Amino acid sequence: MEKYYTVKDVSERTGISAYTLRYYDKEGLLTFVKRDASGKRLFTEDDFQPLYTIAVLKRIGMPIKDIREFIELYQQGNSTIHDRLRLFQEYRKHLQDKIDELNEMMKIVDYKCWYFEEAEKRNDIDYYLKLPKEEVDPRIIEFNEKVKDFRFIKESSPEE
Amino acid sequence: MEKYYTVKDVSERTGISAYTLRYYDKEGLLTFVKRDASGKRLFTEDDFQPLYTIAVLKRIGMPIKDIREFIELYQQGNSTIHDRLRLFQEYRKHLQDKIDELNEMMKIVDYKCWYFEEAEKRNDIDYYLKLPKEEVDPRIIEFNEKVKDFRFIKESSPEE
DNA sequence: GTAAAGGTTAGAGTGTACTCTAAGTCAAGA
DNA sequence: TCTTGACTTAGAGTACACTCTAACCTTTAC
Repeated sequence: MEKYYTVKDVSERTGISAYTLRYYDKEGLLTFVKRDASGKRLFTEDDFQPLYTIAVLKRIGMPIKDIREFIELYQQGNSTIHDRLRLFQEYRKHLQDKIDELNEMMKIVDYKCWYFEEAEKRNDIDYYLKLPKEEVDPRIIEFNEKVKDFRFIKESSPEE
Repeated sequence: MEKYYTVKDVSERTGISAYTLRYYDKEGLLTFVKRDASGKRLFTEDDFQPLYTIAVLKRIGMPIKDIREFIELYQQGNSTIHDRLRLFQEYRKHLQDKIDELNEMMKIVDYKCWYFEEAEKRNDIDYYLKLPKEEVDPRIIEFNEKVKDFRFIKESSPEE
């Protein structure tokens, strides 16, 4: 006698709205969910595992169509272990790229914070323009060089 | 005699499409851009600085309405240095949260890769279920515990 | 003078991921 | 029996950030 969960139960436990769960089902992400005679969804304890995986994949920015692909492999069992491993390895790379990118952004934001602190002290946003070249902080010169080369910011796509 | 750049020039230099530049203008992000008598946009060398800032802010996931707010402060000059500093500090925090979150995701993906490697070796996705409890790797037990608690994955919003 | 190559605008269309509404089904309690 | 409430579906609506079209204007080259 297995315990079943309704859409609402699952929604409450996972924080994913009932609307969103049905939408995921419509999109082919919840093909593993059983139904009763009247068509009502019956989630089991085991279903939380793939739901958790969906949540993880969403969180790392994977689009629904890619998640569906993953779930299809999941449905096929042991024969697809290798493919699923490969998919996770691929997404590990995506994730690492994203982390690297955000760390790059952090450097810029850190610079901006520092620069605005300096500007605030002098109450002049362009204070460095009034300094002799030798007295301008090299960070400012370096950043202004970067601004000229937009490739610095545009090279990898924002979301993939 | 200042050198001017057209939308196309700016598009080529920045990698932002001409469509997108006009869209940004429509959304009030390019209020600093001059026009000639016939209404043609005239970008100057100085305009690349705020364009770069827009690119940075976009990259860290700032929505257009927040970027507009920032650009408005930029337009107002020295009097808004403090507000702009505060905005950057706020976004530094957002960015750090995002990096922390992705690092958490990375841990999960690392675990998944490891688990699928183990499963592949044994050609059985549920191999651990057939082991005596003492022989199951503690990482598996720990992860399965986490899966039960979706708060682990849902607590911070995915994009803000 | 006119054609081509750029610019301009308003506004429609796209893609993604929800988010909600409307209409209907079904089971349980008063 | 009837009402309540939770489920179902198809499909409409929303938000965001583009992306493109259509109609029109300007400048330059022949």
